[in-house]
Amino acid sequence: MTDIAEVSPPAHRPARSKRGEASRAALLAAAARVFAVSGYADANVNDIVDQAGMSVGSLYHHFSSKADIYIELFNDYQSRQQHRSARAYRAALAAGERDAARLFLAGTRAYLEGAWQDRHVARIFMPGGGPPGFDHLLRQQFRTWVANNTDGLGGRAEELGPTLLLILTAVSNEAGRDVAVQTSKARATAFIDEVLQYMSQLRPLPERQTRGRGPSGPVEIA
Amino acid sequence: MTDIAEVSPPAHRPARSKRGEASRAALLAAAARVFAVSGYADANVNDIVDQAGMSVGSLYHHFSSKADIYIELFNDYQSRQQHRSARAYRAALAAGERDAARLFLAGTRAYLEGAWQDRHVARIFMPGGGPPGFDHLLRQQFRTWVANNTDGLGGRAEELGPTLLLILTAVSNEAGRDVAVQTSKARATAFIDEVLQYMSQLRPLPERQTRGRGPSGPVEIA
DNA sequence: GTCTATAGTAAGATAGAC
DNA sequence: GTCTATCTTACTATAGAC
Repeated sequence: MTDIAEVSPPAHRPARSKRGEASRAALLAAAARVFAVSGYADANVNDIVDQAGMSVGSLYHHFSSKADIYIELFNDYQSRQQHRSARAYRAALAAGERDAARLFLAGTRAYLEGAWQDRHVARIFMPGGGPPGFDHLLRQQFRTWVANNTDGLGGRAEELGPTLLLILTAVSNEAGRDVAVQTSKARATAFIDEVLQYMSQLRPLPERQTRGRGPSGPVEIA
Repeated sequence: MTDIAEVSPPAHRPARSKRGEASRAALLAAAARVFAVSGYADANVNDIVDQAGMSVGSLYHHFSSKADIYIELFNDYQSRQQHRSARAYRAALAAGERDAARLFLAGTRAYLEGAWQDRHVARIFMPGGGPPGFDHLLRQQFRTWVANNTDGLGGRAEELGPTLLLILTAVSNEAGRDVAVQTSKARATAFIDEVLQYMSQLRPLPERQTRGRGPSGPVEIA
């Protein structure tokens, strides 16, 4: 079983021929379909190459392993999500929004709406659905996303404290998962609104408070 | 690849000999060690039987598949966790606590402290670490746990609303994961305290509120 | 009923011709 | 770049001793 750690890094995109590029794309598309119906573990490479109308050898010419294809699909998706969030964050900033908590929510909304738009591919990456070690990678990526989404240039995320960061990450991640399996855009939107309202209830704890209720007045996230 | 759906149900514990029981226990213990270091997918049955000082055939006499062993370990752990939570819930009730939110938190605290006590085995069940389909099972089990922990007899969980239930589930699950990898009991306890405080910030939304901030006054969870 | 030794099978990965 | 044939690994199943 190929492990995530053994999968080649982002790869500085070696020059590829037109035909090669087309084959590669066909394989990725076929893999996305197969992973979607079977899940990673039960998907087999023969199904993928059959659907792509190609051969195993060709697949292993373009990718180093089954896990590699999966990671490639994930990186594409994650990259789109990062861009969507960052764009929304900058748009809110340009519109005059300065409240850090609301900026965060703007980015999160874009993320969750993106999960709906890309729901067919997003469903593939649900936790437990990837190769060994993938969940850890997903977790790290998500942490990075939350950090970026906390401040356009990253850096103020630490002010949230690691525990709140963890919680926001967990909620965003789980919500993204659930968005992708909603049955209509209306439902997805309503769900997203609700989740964002809950997230807005979460405020950093005052320093060294070890007992008792949270603060009664609003405190900004960052 | 054996799928979760194909794994035998809880099994009404057929009578077993002393020797058989010992073998079974040795295999389970060995499996726990192997799963802990390799993860489910990378663990192989030969490592398990080697560590148990037994043979493959013996393993398949006691268990129907590699997945079956994993599920068995999980059921043991989950069962202990359920009992710990329920006990804490009842203890708080007996102590006169009537606030549903604080009863929930009492059960959750017991769950998280249990995750610390059983951390070596708990680490095995982190999402992504199980057989295909396991994550879905874990999710369902967790939902059941939250529901049970919301009311000793189950039933009032629905009042929280599905979205808050989802969020509390996600946070409990992720927190349990993180508790199990803390490096000292002090850190684990501090982390648990902090998580519970954040959870206590979450309150059900007023009906049909689709915009704006959450309620300013405290509203009980159930 | 329990265990050892061995064979079967499925699927990811590779070699080398074209 | 692509393909066919082959290899390897590891889960699973079974025959037969005790």
